Amino acid sequence: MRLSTKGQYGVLAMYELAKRYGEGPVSIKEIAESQTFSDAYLEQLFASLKKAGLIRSLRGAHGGYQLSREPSQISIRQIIDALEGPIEFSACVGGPEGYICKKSDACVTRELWKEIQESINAIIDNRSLADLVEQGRRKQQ
Amino acid sequence: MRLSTKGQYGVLAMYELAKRYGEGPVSIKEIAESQTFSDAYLEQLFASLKKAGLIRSLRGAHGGYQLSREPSQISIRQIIDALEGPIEFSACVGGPEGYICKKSDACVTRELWKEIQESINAIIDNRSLADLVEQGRRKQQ
DNA sequence: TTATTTTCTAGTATTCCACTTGGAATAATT
DNA sequence: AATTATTCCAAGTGGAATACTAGAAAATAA
Repeated sequence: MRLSTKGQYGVLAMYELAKRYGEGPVSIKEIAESQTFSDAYLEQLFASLKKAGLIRSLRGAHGGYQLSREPSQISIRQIIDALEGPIEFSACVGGPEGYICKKSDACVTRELWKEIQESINAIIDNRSLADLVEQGRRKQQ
Repeated sequence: MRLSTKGQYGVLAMYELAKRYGEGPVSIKEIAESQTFSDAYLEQLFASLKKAGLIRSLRGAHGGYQLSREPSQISIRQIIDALEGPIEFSACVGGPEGYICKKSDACVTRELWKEIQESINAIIDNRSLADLVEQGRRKQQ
């Protein structure tokens, strides 16, 4: 029960892009180095992020990636959804009614899982890359 | 990013035991039938739950399982922890410092994941099997 | 033209999930 | 004593997902 590396790496990579927002394109290599993970793997994550419209790319020498809008306009939710698909704490909540709990009396756990999912969403909906950048600055001082 | 069937089935199975609390041992077969999932698989879940001290067993004919204490004294958290190990939204939070985010400036995502995890725990710590049973009764009426 | 970058496609080793199988031990019933 | 119902135990398994790697093609700047 945990976020995969896609989500974890992805948010960190986007944070690095946010820190450099407005400074032109940044190469995958630079991002991968600043967080020490594989650039070939990161490339795949960026493909998903681009498809979701969160980043833009420039090919060729001096090319790279950059956020497609201001850090404050990109939420953690959007990043995770792009990389992992929407978080579903239980198949019950996202899937069809009665998917797992067939004979149970109108599934007593369904609402519980739903409540958890909503509490997660409430947090990641209201947290933007700008918040992370600001937090990073505070930490460095 | 979701609870495995272990957690989902496990909570449902414990709910069935809670409904029958005080009525003597209940067999795996009966529980599995009331929720329509494999009894051989459920057996494994019960082994973990027993090891965690949440249920007691009686072998032989007319044997079975029962909760080892009142439904109100068993939280959803305890059940999930027994079956899946403690929930960790990210390896960052449970694992050693800097596990993933090595070069990052004191990892800005760490606190975010921690916050999410704590909000999940807050919910499942404060929900007991008794709550589920009561909720089930309300639904049936 | 060369170096640097994204882009695309495919492959792969490992781990995890959701079970299944088969049998031994234990206890109640007949 | 035999039968039946149950837990207990250990191992195996097929498929999917994870976390990558490899290699080559296309685009662009210098």
